[in-house]
Amino acid sequence: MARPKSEDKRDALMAAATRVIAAQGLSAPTAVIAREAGVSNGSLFTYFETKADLFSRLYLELKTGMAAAALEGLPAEAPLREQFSHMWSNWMRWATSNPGKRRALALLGVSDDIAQESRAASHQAMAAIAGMLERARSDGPMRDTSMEFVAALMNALAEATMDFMVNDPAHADEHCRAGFDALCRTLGC
Amino acid sequence: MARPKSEDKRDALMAAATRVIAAQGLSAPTAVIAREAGVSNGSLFTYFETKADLFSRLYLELKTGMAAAALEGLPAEAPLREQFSHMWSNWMRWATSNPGKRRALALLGVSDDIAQESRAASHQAMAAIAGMLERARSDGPMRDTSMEFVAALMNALAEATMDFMVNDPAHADEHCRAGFDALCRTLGC
Amino acid sequence: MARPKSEDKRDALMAAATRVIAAQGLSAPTAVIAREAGVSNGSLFTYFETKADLFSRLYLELKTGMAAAALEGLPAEAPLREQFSHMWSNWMRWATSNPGKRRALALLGVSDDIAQESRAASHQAMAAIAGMLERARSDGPMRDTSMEFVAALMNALAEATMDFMVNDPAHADEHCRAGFDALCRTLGC
Amino acid sequence: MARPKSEDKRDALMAAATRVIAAQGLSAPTAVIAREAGVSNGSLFTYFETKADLFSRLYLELKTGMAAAALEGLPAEAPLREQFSHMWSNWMRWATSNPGKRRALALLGVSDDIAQESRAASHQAMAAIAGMLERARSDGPMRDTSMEFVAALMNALAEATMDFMVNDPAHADEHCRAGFDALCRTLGC
DNA sequence: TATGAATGAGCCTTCATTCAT
DNA sequence: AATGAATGAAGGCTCATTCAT
Repeated sequence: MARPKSEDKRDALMAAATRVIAAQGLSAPTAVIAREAGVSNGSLFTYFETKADLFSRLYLELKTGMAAAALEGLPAEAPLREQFSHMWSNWMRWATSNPGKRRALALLGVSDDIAQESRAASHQAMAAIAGMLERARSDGPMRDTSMEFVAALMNALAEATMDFMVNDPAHADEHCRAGFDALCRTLGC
Repeated sequence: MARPKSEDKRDALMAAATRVIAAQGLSAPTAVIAREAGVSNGSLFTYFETKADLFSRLYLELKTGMAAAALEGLPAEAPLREQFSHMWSNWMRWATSNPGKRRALALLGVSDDIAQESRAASHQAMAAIAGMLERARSDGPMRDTSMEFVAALMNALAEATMDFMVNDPAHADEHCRAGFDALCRTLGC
Repeated sequence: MARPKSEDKRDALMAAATRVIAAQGLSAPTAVIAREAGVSNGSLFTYFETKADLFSRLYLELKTGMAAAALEGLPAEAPLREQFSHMWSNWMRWATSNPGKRRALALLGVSDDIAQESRAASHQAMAAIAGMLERARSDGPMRDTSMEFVAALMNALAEATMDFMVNDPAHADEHCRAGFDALCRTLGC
Repeated sequence: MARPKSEDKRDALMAAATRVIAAQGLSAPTAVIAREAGVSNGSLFTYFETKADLFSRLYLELKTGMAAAALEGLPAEAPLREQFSHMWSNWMRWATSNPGKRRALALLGVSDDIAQESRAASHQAMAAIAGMLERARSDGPMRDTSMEFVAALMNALAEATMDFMVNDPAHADEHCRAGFDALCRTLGC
């Protein structure tokens, strides 16, 4: 029944793509990604139809992984602010522990050839976080502002905070806290 | 001692690059930029040594222009909060009036081949704004946080706000105000 | 001593190759031919050593089939001209009923990778027709011209006639007759 | 005013393509054609937009050249049969003197990517020959058959004759005459 | 200085064939 | 024998940059 498509190889390609994109940007040759994954260049195309397909799926996987990391061990019974704090810590830890994934994700996010499908699915991956945010928003100074906009503001603050944590690791904790405080002031929580 | 190269053509190339980058991304061929500028492809390289050089200088020019727009007509004697509000309005107006410049600037900002020099100079262009911010920061809840970080947070909020103003022009004013309010809450002004 | 490989699959591959070549030309991928035959791409190579081998054998089979169709029900006792007429009708009917086979055969005929062996054998398949032709030639105005050349002329007229019958089916019968008359005038029969 | 596009190079590419196609078929790499023309592979694409474009133009040029050769020095005042004989001789001489062009033309003729435009123009190139043929047809046994079909028959006979002249040069003259006689019998001239 | 042709490295993708299962 | 994943050599075309005019 022939060799089945190897989940390992697929994962290796995804991981290689993450590393290579982080290092070389979106113009990274598929051949380099394949080599980095220990696979022939032709094989890349048995796992992904096109380079854009690989990128779309990678985008979704990275985003999903990020969201999952942020939600890990969330204290569901605790007060909202504490939940937020926990999520924020997780999120920032993921970013600092996975700078390559973060950089790749940022580049992929502005790429033209991420399938609309993947973008949509990535929003779903963030749904739980959005839920928490919604509870905070509806009760504070942004109650008249659309959820999407509030989510975008949170994202923006998070990204800026990550940048500083990564680039100035000595003060990572301070930046993490300062970013969170800014978020709370923004939301009024 | 007139300079030998035509200032006009240089400007045309810059403007063309802005438009083409906004439309096609950073991988836009130099030949297309040249054609859009009404100039031969070869000539592009008498005005800019390399594609990266063109991009670096364009980045700086766009950033400088943006900063200038934000500061235009600033009421130097008014209270800080009013100055901030004025600056924010200018800034957002620039973004909505020049979506192409904004998009090009965003793409250039994440490009690998912007010269360090240009990045540094672009910070200088923002110095006046940073000054205003500094006055607000040193007096509020972020007084123990580094200026750079605070600036990054402001930038992040501004970018997110611009996105929503551009993509949802019907509610541009609301988004503009909501973004500003968020910033003030963040800064405590 | 049954042969291990399935005759059915071999035939399916031949038939699929005919269809695919007719539709896509000689550069049709072996994978497409295999899929069209309902067989895995790897299996194609257990039935045919190489793509060229498949094409060579297909060429011979198509040519043989064409010759057999032309000779079907030949009235062996009738006068030569009548036999010719019968053969010509058969031949033209085969062509119009099997346009795919004809197109594939034409493409294969000009291909570089038909084995010399297959070309030779295909002449044998045409031997009976050549025999009829020889009887006509040796008695008419082309008696001093080589058989091969006369055969080539007949073929040329036949192909041209088929083209018109296929492309202008409304006048197929007229074209068929006109082609035959031209042949007779050429041969003097 | 920059180096102008060189007519020489264009011609060299056409000639190289003719040779390479004759030798390797339509799948000849553009890189080989360029090298054979003494030009970089990139340059090929400044003279021809795509490989198909090169092929289309080459097809037309070869066909036009062939027609011109056939009509060279035609005795306009002589009787029709003599004109035909002259044209036939010219045509056959062109074929035997330019076997590469002939082979390339034959391959291009069955290619999928000859522009419809080129095919149409090639018919125009043959118009004068078609005119002669028309005069013969309307007066003989094929008067009730369409011009297109008669032209196709003539072509078919000519191609078959050329094949034999090229492959059996020792008897080229005999084949040439026999082919012409066959044509005359077909047309009744 | 302006032009645009010339160059050739580089990239994505395809495909015949092989081989592990 | 059957399957289909694995391989890697090609190939058409693009593009930043150079250079002849």
